[in-house]
Amino acid sequence: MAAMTQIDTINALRLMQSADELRARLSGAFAAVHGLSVNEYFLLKQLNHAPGNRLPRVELAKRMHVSASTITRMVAPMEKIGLVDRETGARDARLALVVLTKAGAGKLKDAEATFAMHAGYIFEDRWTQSEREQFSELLNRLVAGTPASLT
Amino acid sequence: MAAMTQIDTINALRLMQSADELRARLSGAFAAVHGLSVNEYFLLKQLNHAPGNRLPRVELAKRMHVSASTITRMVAPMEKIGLVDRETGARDARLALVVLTKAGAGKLKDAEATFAMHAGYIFEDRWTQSEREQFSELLNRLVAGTPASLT
DNA sequence: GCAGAACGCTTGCATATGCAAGCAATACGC
DNA sequence: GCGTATTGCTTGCATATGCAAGCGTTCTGC
Repeated sequence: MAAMTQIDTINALRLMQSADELRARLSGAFAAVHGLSVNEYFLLKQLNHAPGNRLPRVELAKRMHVSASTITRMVAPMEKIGLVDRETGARDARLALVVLTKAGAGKLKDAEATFAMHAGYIFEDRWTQSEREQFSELLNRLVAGTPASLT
Repeated sequence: MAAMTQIDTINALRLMQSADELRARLSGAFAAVHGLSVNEYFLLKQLNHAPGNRLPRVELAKRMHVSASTITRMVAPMEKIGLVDRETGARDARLALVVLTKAGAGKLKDAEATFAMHAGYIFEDRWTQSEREQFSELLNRLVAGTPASLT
């Protein structure tokens, strides 16, 4: 048990450090190439993954681990440049759905290519194909079932 | 090759989402129990891991993937409450070393327990011991050799 | 049905962070 | 050695984000 705690601690550390490094790389690339922040990319991706390409703000907040006010403020400029639209909930007038537009889907597609490229850089020459699959399976158990999961 | 890019993309996504979730959990726990932010915890941990328990600000910035000004502003209150000290570089007067104090080391030790606890929660009942070791080995190849690595 | 609780969204304020400019110290080219 | 470039740190300004309060809508207990 003590041994498991020890390795869990190391794994959690390495997990966070790897993610931090990847985020730092992506941050620069997205800003330069697409004028997007990493969080804006994830927001578009959540919408694209959702049924009907739309989600209430509160649901976006939960999935992205940010506050509702952050969503309000992130969405405003994205709406202004046409990446998303606003739509009032049909059954519940409290809901202000964020809807992915054609333009937003196009921007997302471009950004996916950048993401894939940098993901490739990170893992390149470090793992075999079989190890990549092991890693995928292990991580899947951490994120599967959560509403935030994009895969 | 296309298949490898595909799985790399999925792995990068899951990596970032797992880390985000862990960070969100830790953020609340550290704030409530120790009055620390996650980044302050990592700063203390970097100092503790460094030879002589001290590092120049610029080195902390690189390892933590933040700007130098962020380090300046993070360190100020930590110095005020005695977690760290300031020391001018002996051979290079430009350097303003951040030094871990006894109090800082004590606080870090408390925080490590909280970290370990939540790391345990995250992985609990999801992976076998052997899978934990595989995961550790795979992640190690991502972070090993980087100055930021704490393990 | 109605009153109060709960929910979804927005906004004011406080904090956190990056970038660029500025300052002091060191390194480099000659 | 000297002048210039580089480096390390700090600070002003702009942006990003969380929390709490406020407002409108829906749900719940009765």
